Amino acid sequence: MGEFSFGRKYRLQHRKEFDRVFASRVRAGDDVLLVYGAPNLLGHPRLGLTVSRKLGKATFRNRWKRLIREAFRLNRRQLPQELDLVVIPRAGVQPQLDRVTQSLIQLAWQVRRKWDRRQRTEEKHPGSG
RNA sequence: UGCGUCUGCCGAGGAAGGCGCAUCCAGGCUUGGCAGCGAGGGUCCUUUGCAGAGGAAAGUCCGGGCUCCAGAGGACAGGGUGGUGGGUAGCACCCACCGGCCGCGAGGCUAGGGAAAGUGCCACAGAGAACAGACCGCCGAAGGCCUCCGUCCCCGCCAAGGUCGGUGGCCAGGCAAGGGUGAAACGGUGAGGUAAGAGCUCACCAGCAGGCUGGGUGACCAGCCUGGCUCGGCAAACCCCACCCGGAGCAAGGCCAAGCAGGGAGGAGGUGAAAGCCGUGAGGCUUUCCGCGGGCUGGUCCGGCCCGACGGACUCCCGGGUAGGCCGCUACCGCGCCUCGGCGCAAGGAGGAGUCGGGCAACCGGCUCCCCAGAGAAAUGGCCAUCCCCCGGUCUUGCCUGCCCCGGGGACAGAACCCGGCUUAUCGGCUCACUCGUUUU
RNA sequence: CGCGGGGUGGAGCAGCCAGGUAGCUCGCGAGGCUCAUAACCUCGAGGUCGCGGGUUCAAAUCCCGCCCCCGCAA
Repeated sequence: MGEFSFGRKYRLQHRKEFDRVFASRVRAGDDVLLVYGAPNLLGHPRLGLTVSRKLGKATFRNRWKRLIREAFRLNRRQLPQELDLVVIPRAGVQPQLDRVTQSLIQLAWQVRRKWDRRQRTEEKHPGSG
């Protein structure tokens, strides 16, 4: 039953969790979304949202959040596991579910690959971390 | 039938299904590691049943509740409101009425007290702008000068001079009716009057002030009499008058857990009174009162409170810790029962629905029924499939209507302590009353 | 969520409280000076005073309502 669920364990809820993801400086973006990411040890991804007031009024911002959550919920199995994501929508774009889904999956995997490369270079040069 | 004015109201696409969110309750698991505690939190599974955004939730423009500021008291300052009467917990809101302005009209707008308490301002233009003024203009009677004519005096006649009368010009001077300026120029019409004129005088009208009568709770309205003839506008300028207002705000405020480290600077004294104790004594000490001084009271003062010599009330500066949770928070509370955690009853509120009564209305009162989001990186959205509603297109045809099919659309907008209003944004529909015009009968 | 401050030529500001003329510096354009450029001198253009109402004869200014920008904190 839990394949499409979106309980609290799949969300970032505290400032410390957000700060950890932003502090890693690992991100990927296209013209729809900007995604920050950092690996976790939980065995599943987690989602956090940052929607600026510059995007629009409250109803418009809520629509963005709901669509991004829906894209995350319906495609959780296709995302990299063990990754915390913070998703920021771009200004001036009309939110659409298929575009958000496509961007989210692509950008999450880009973040995942950047972390893999960083891990390999740290294994080759263990003193530079 | 067209152009308009206006009253009241409804919905916020609907129905049902799935995924998912999410509130309450019960149980299990867990809390970076180790041992213990667990304010509380997180998560999972199952079950139960019930709720789950708005008319503006918005802007934060007013008014309250609630909480804290020392128990919030008086005066001043400051701020707000501004026709009258009513409604209300209260308001800058609502209703009714009055006055003014606009509109042919139905109607609309209206911060609408006081300018004969005081101060100030009224640019430019214009002659003159506040108890004003004389540019053009009108007059120039009485007064002065000049020109010309007539008359009379002097005289034989003329001239000159003088007297009286007249024509014309200039001046002193008079006037404010007309022109022109301006947003605004000390009333309008007519007659008398005069050198020309003028409320200078009179009649009527308009306006002002005072008084009386009648109507209305009142703002005010109607009528009559008297007066002086005139006395501008701006108080959303200061101000005066009447009424109202202490300040901050749920990030208020209370509590729990965890954690830390403090340091520096400034900072006020009388020997006045009483009592007690010590001392042979000069005197010393303690308490209380008085006086003085310092400080706090989030504008000031009074009032109130705290403190006053090796210890300090209070103020300022530097530095350190926390950024978690609970209550407030939405039905607690009260009463009863009991296994002390719940259950039942009842209550609650400027609450909603219905109904009856009062009132022109806003609104009020009685009765019956209902219990209505409580999240906390923030929930109702989104997606999938079906039907109905709205708009456009297409298909047989010149037009209309209906069906099928295709396409598109359903606005403004998201609770964050809670109410009452206002303002602003915005989709669709229903409805009451009425004006002006056109056509027909 | 609550509370403050501001919007004036291209840029940064004055003027607003006590209403009648929108001003200053830099920049821009033309001319002069110079062999030339800069500097300097002279002249000039450029402003719906955020928007809409109201008060007033008259509003950047006073009053009301909206829009936008910036700041503060338990």
